[in-house]
Amino acid sequence: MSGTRTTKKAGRPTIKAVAAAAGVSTAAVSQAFNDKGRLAEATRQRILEAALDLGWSPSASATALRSARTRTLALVVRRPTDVLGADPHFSELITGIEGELAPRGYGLLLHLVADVEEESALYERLAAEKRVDGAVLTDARADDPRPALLTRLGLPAVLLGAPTPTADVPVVGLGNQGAGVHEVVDYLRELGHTRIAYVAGPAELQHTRLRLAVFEETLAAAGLAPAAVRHTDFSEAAAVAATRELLAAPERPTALVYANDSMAVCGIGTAQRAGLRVPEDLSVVGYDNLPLGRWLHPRLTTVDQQVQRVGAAAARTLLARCGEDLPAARLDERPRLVVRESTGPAPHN
Amino acid sequence: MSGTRTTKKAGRPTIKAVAAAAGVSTAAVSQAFNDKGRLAEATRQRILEAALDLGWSPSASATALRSARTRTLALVVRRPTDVLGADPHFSELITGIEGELAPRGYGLLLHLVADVEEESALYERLAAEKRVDGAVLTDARADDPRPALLTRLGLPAVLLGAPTPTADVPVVGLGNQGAGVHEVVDYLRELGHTRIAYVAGPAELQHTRLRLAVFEETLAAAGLAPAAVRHTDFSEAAAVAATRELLAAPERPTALVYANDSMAVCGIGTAQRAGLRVPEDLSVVGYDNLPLGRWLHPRLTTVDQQVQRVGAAAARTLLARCGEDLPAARLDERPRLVVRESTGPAPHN
DNA sequence: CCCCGCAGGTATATCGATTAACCAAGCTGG
DNA sequence: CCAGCTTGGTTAATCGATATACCTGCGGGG
Repeated sequence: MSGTRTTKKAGRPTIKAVAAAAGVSTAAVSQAFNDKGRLAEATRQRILEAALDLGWSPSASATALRSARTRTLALVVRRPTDVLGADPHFSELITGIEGELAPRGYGLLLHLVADVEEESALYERLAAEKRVDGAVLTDARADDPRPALLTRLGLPAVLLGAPTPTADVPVVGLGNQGAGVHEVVDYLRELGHTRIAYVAGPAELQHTRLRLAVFEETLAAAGLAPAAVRHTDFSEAAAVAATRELLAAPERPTALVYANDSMAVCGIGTAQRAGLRVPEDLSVVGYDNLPLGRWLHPRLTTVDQQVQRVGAAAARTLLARCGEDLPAARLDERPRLVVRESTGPAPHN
Repeated sequence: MSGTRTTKKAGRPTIKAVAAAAGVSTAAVSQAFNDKGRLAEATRQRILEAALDLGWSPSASATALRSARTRTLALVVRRPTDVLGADPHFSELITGIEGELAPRGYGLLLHLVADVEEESALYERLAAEKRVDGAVLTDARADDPRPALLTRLGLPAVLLGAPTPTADVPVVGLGNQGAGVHEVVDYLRELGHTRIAYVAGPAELQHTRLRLAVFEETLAAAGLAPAAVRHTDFSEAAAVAATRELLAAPERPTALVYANDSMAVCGIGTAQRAGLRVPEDLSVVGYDNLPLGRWLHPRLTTVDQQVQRVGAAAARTLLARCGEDLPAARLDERPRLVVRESTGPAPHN
């Protein structure tokens, strides 16, 4: 019974296997991997080699248990019935985030939820189970309950949106979205447009309010008023309905500004279907600069807000809050207007 | 020093806190949560209540360490330079997967990689660190190295693609993609088209070959040959270039079939830009049924392969392989043709 | 010559949950 | 009247990695 117990377990190697292979204790292996303690250089090398050819890396769960850090961040995406607004935006965002996480060995835990209640319940669970070190909050709302919730849960977070007084959590990027809208309005004015309408997102979203305010202010500064404003839920149906209404008005707008590219595409289709030429009879502007916009006919004029960069900045900020030390990201780029073919001089009445 | 040590730790409650609150041992708490052991009903209730108002859930890392199961699956997305093909497809897929994971308390770890080497290295790391219980492999390739790799790593996996002889891992869905292409060709034939061209994806992708084969066979069965076939990397640029070439041919095709909707949209734009009317002069068919296709002008005729359902089926299969017991998903739906406005009778020469 | 200090490690408790083994009453049947 | 079963729990070992405290030679200064 006390014989040689070389019984190989089925699973992957553990720190013990590496220690045995290198002829040291498990503590030494740990020290070799974390550059702590005092090990002779030769020993360290021997250990690293042993680990390498056993294909060993420290178990994530064991390390997480011991250190109370999971090296995982959460991204929760609210996915409404209709995906029109959210999708491409999130792909870009995720790309930006992942670009910062991957090189540091962090993972991104992605969840989809239907509504805010579900989202809150999810954060409660993630915090209780200690499944993640932090979370990226998207789509800042007016009176957003999430920062307070996450603070109460003790879960580090960043919020994508414009800075507000009640900064429970750091806010990243999207700060000067107004700038994009401002440029759009100025550009349309230069083209001679005076009847400009805005197809906005849901009123409860922070950026909706922000951009709308800038839209109205910029027009006001030019002595104009919006031809009309329609709120939507970012759905295709709402975009089409809003467009139809706007085009049916007695004093038809000559330019339509949309809160995102997807809706703008719907808008162009709707206008064309109604027999209008874009941009000869109607100018259309989107927001987001989706790749697709470049290949439509006409190509979509839009605002590039570089979501990917915002995602990267958010990730860095969050990582910093999670104890990683890295140079803080400055996000100085402003959204910029991308003029293409869907906009042109205002038609002569 | 031996006084009352009621020192509350800063962090979230542990199983000890719950045990203390309920006046039992930690073992009892565990049993109450897992319906094991033999506890009096009253005790069980008392424990659950205590846990509830302390807001306690078992720590994911501790449970993972003990049980060697993380309740997390990996999805690795290869994101080439240009996102045209991949994006919306993956959003749908993720939605389908998440729909199965969420109710079972599983999480989805999302990673983006640049190429196959990076992808393989990532699987090695995920396996070594025991960070996930399994992985969903997308974009089956000819001679795909990943199934063998994952098998070697002992990581359960499912592959999205068509069944092949070397089934190292189970294969889910997308099996009868050919069916969609078959319908497309038949439909175009009925409209009188005889010069039909195909804009395919990268040749190394399994579904590219599969669909292309069906395309050619179906045409052959009707006594026809493809007007032309172009391979692309799913990028916008390649789609546009391929379209231009095809339209410049001496015997111009009257119908263009694309391997995905994004390319089809580029195709329509390119054709219109070349002065062709869609569908009067040229019929265009996509593949995927993206939401956007419905709102273009003209609305895109396409093939709906219900990626979301495939994602759900993949998740169920993978969960089953990870030890969850759930009824196996039957995936009986075939891709179906969605006829809209981008296709019409062949023009008279 | 003896003790100090340091280089180079090792032994062990710990993170939080689970579980196999065990134990104390209470009851029953022979 | 007590062996033996059942009920309702508890104790302690364990998962894998890490950190603290500790140990063991060996060289050198006093």
